[in-house]
Amino acid sequence: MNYWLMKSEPDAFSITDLKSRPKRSEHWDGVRNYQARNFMRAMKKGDLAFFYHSSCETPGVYGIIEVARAAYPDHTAWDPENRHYDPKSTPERPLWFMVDVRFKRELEKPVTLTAIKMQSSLKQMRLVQRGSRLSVMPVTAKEWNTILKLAEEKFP
DNA sequence: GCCAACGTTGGC
DNA sequence: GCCAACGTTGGC
Repeated sequence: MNYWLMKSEPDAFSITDLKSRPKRSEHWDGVRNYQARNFMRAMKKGDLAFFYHSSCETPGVYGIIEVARAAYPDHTAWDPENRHYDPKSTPERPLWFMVDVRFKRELEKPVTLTAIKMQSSLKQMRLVQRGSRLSVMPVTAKEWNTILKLAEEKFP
């Protein structure tokens, strides 16, 4: 089992949005970065991921989601009306992929980016590496546990 | 809104 | 293959 972190702008799609979906699941479309795509293709059903809210007032980890379906072609790339349309991708030769994710739980207390940066044992986290902008990235088991522990602490 | 950092594009 | 120009991400 592997751990991941997936970013989304909560104005567009938040953990609460996912929670309120009919089956509490949704496809994670729109990834148009090769490295992020490759990470998604490495995901296995049952893997867990942090749901990270980006480009918002308080960026951070807000919840936990599960990979419900392994990577398959992202059909939004074929739709000229879609914001993430990419004519290089076709049904015959899909270039972009997505996974399905399912809501697991919200963190009672989100682990903010600030808190992550303050934690010296998380210095190596990809999320806080200089210039790291990937929307999908792996998380080590140690990092995963550290963040979960931070979420349970009463005071930051 | 600003800007650093990075990825992509396209001319040569 | 090089690299300048441009676009995007995302924190602040």
